[in-house]
Amino acid sequence: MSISSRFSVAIHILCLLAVSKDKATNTSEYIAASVNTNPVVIRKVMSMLKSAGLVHVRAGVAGAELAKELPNITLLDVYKAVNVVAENDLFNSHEHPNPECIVGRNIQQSLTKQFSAAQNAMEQSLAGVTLAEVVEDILESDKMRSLENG
Amino acid sequence: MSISSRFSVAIHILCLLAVSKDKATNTSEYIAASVNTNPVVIRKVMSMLKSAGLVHVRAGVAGAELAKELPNITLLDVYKAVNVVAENDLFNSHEHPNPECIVGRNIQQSLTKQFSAAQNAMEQSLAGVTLAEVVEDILESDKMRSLENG
DNA sequence: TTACCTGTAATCGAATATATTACATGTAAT
DNA sequence: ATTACATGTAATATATTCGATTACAGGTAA
Repeated sequence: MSISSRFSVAIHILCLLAVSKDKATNTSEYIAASVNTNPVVIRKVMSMLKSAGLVHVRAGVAGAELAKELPNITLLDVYKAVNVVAENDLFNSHEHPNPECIVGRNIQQSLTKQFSAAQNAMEQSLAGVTLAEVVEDILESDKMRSLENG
Repeated sequence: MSISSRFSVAIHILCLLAVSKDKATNTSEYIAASVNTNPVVIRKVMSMLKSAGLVHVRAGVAGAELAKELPNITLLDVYKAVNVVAENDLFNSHEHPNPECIVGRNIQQSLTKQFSAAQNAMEQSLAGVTLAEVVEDILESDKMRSLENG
């Protein structure tokens, strides 16, 4: 299976907070309408983003806002905030291979090493992208769209 | 969720074929005992490895053997053979964001780009490792184990 | 023909993801 | 203080997926 869409939802939320700057209108319901999901899903993700120090939200008061500047938030920050993949857990190894077999009793060590390296490569790719770039992409993409449609 | 253990099982199988060279003993039942799973799981994975040209197996005849030399099989080859992650499908994006919203109608394009880059980074990491290295790790690891236990 | 293997479809139970309901709690304005 | 409305969160429902398993068809060699 693939990595939970909670990650893409979180990115969406943060981009929306950056673009739609009127704090009070950014309620979970408003954001849910943009993402196309249930407001509770938004609140849950928002809660994780808050714990990670990426947004400011207060119980009872409408809206949320970014806690950092866009260039200072990487996709890796968001990924870790929403906890979609635990450490060394992108790849699932089969459990309890046979210790009577030379392969069985030694393979996990090697697999762990290689899987960890691969997961790290993926995460470092995310670390190289900031939300500023994603928002730029979005604005640029919309500009193109406008031109195409006259 | 994480990537199916079918991948680690496939690596286990191939290493076992390399180490246990008596072809006739490498039945699905024997391999299953080393991996600690059901023989049908082994046959299914073996079938995928066969389709990818990594092993030779024949219906009705006991055993299997490698179709290539260890240094010529990368972890990426195995990963693709067992089809654990489809192209551009490591990350799951939320579907149908609101086209009325500037973020909603443009974010998928950017997400696809970044997710694809991250997935590619992970896969290229796997491409840099061959089964020869994994088997070396296993043999080396077992040697250490022997020394420790006198 | 027998014994034993691989190939594969079908099914089961456990685990997980997302959506949703329900409600407790917090805040600000009147 | 009360009202209106927001967030916080537990609990549940439904759909999907994974690995294990059963059952059986088909192949091969002695």
